[in-house]
Amino acid sequence: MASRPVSPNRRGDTRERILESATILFGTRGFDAVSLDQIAAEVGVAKQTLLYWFASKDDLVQAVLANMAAELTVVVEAAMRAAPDDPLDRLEAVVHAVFRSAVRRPALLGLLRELSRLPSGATGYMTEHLNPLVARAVAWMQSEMELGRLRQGNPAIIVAMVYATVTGIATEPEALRVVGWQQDIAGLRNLRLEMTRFLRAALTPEKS
Amino acid sequence: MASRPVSPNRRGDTRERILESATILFGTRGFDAVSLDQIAAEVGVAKQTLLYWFASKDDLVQAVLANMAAELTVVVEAAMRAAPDDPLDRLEAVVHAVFRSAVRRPALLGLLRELSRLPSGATGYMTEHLNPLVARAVAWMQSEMELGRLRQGNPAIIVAMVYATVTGIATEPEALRVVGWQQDIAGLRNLRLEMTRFLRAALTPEKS
DNA sequence: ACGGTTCTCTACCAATTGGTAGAGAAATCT
DNA sequence: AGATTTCTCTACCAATTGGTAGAGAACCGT
Repeated sequence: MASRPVSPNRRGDTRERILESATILFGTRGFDAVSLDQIAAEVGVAKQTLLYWFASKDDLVQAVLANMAAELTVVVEAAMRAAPDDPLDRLEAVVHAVFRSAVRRPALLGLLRELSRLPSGATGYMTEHLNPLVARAVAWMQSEMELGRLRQGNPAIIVAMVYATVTGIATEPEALRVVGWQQDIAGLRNLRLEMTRFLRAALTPEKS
Repeated sequence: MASRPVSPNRRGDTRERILESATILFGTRGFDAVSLDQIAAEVGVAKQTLLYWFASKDDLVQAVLANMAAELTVVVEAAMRAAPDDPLDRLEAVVHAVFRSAVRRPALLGLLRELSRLPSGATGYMTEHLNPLVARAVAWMQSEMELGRLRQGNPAIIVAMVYATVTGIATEPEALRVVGWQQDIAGLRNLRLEMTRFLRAALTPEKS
């Protein structure tokens, strides 16, 4: 259609639009399934423009991942800071924040799951990026367990389990539709409440 | 290397070997990321042999999915039948069985997650295949909730949540490695125990 | 021994893949 | 105004994609 932009784009605008489209496409369909041509078409730009901003597809993938890691870190840390002291309330606040982000941009958590399909080199880079966040989460959970404010258990595995639950629910609307869930505002609210109760029950300390 | 089999394959053998390799490759890397050539090379056969047994790549994908659905159904139903009456014990037995299957063939649950990347036509076929299993799980959970033997909640969403937790943990060793988990026999056992405790805590009825 | 079926092969095809070469606008600097 | 940098384009490339055509082994019942 409008193969030629009426007015030239401002500085940096194109790069961000490419990143945004690539994030969505990669996150929903997977890295290998999305071609540069598709991304270029989506952005409304020639393929070479992509390759001007990112030296190769791998470069683009890396940039998208770094972007996602940064965004996720900001969301989690902001929610963590603003949350109340009680660990269950705090966890709920963080899950709520992540969940809201995921609803707004489903591709975010989808990208995270794509990591396991990447050649190990790239994952190494990413884990390095996300490690601080993860390490802090594990340490926090461990200390709360020691205080008896969370159910006892292996904090690392439990962090992974919470992650798996939230990510799985947020990235697999198919699975939810199979059980008859409706993807509307009421359904989303219901889902969030149910997930919160599920995690609360899973992590509430056992009465001794 | 051994480009020509020493002795001709017996009837049906090739087809199964193709299915097996395709299951593993599709499940671990995704449908779009795996080419027919790769599968053929893995099986040790020419590409046309694949296309003799399966009319097209889509056909192969469908066959792999149907195979997986059948296998999963057998595992779940066998575990369900052999399990004790108490719902938490029963859930543990099913999760245990699925988990063991998933450890043996990580691609199984990976395939399930791949469904969300498929054009909606194929997913429709699959949900139809898996629907009986899912519907029974939801109905069972609902009746147990009404008996007060499971924590109250939306049974459909909770089934999805249990699924998300188990699938996420089983298909994302990366996530576990990030939190410092070791993938050995002791680690696996630990993981299974921790997951069981997590789900038990999440589903135990609240003392009223 | 023979004709047909089953099974796998080599050889090829058009379309798509990630990527290169290089030209031409627009904006910015001097 | 002229030069340079920034940005996007068209045109092309070798490699890989899913898929077709058709030949040739091995087995079958007769």
